[in-house]
Amino acid sequence: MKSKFRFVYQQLADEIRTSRYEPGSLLPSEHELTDRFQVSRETIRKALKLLSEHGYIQKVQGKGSVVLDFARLEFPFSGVMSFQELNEKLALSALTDVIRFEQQPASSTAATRLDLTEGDPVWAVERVRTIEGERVILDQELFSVAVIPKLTREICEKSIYAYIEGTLGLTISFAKKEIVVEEATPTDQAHLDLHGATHVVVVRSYTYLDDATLFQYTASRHRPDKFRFVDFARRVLQ
Amino acid sequence: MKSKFRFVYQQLADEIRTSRYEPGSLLPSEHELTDRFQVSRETIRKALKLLSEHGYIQKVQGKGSVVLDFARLEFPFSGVMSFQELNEKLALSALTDVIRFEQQPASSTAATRLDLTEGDPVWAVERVRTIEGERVILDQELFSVAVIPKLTREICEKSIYAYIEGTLGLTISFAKKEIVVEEATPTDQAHLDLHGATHVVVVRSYTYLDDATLFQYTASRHRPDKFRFVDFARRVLQ
DNA sequence: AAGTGGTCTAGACCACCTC
DNA sequence: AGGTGGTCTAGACCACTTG
Repeated sequence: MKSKFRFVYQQLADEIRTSRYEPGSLLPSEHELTDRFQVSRETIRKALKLLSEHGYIQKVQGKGSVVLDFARLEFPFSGVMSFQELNEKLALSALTDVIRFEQQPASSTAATRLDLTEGDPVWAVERVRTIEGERVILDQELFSVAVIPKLTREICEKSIYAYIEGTLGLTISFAKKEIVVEEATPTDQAHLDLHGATHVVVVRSYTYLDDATLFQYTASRHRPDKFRFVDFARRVLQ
Repeated sequence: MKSKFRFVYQQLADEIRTSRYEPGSLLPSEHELTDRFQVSRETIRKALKLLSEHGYIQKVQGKGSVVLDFARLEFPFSGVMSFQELNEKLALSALTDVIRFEQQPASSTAATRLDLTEGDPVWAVERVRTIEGERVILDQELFSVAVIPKLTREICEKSIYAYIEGTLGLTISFAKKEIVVEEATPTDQAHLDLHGATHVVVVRSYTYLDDATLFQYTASRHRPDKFRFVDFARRVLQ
């Protein structure tokens, strides 16, 4: 564990997940936690801030930190989760089929999406995800060659994220996503088991690295009945 | 403005929005901002944390705070936004039609959803949202009478959120949401202009107050082509 | 009045990036 | 080496809730 506040966060998160604190009850006060973990109050507060951002608790001034019902939604916080990670989490039997893999100069739309100049080299990848025997997701992805100089079909068959974070030592940091429903294209119909569905759910995402570099654009096309998105949203006051 | 760090946040956010800082460039260092705003470094850091959580900047250790491309997605952060707020933002001509309004004892499913005991009184409200002449959203809502003792049809026609936050003086704090696609029900078909759409996008949300009280459950049923959801997601490391 | 969280400070040391 | 952000501390005062 790197930092003290992350340790405290982990500890308390585990205790909440394993129901050592009842939903609706209060966590020990910041002062008590200071005693228990032998760290300063600001450090405890950083841990509690994380817990609250991830939907474990809600802080109420003058009262304390209320433990939330963690089970109400399965994944109480949304994140930048790769297909692989999602699979491990759900323990599903999944397969990835690479149906397109090439390097090419960026078209004008591709350049816009990756914040590049037209003609800059990009990787164009299309992958079909088969879950429990059915082809349900079509991922159409663009990667900047400037960020990922080398890429192989084999890497695409496993996990590009694992390659980027493991082998290349880069850190994926955040993503901006948009979710809409669109008519199924002939490509969708060719590569997905749509079972008569006329539309697909499209998740477009722009993924950024640690150093704020935009390196990936993805359109993830889901069969509607196999799509589910969970979000934990704090109110934003302007 | 209440606090110093919120003031600094507002100031910098405004300057980023009005392009006083180029996307990709660096914000002044924390030390320089300390000088400029005459506050401590921790206060500056709280403001920068907010900016980063809202998608304005990305902090890079050893380098600085990189200004992000704010325009890439229209609403770079998701929040708990009411229908009214969304309308004002989009300046759409919208109408609300209350098709159901009653107080009743909670059924067992209603009780589960609002974390109440079966038989506890709840408000059951159904509202149809008409945007630009078309009925595109059906909201099915449950409110706890314990939290909202008085409610009228008139309030439902305007904005329940405005009533709760304005008249009742309560503060809406956060929501847990789930998005799925479901077959259109006869109710959907009766009240929405589906134009042949066979499915609807369903956003289920549990809304909480400031004091961690769960007070609202909503199933918001959207005509697919009029649905759009934008999310800004930081990577969650476990 | 006592306890809780919310804000703010000044100073320290560390890890990382760039020159 | 110097600048940047990341972490941590001890102490202070304020605002809110509860008895």
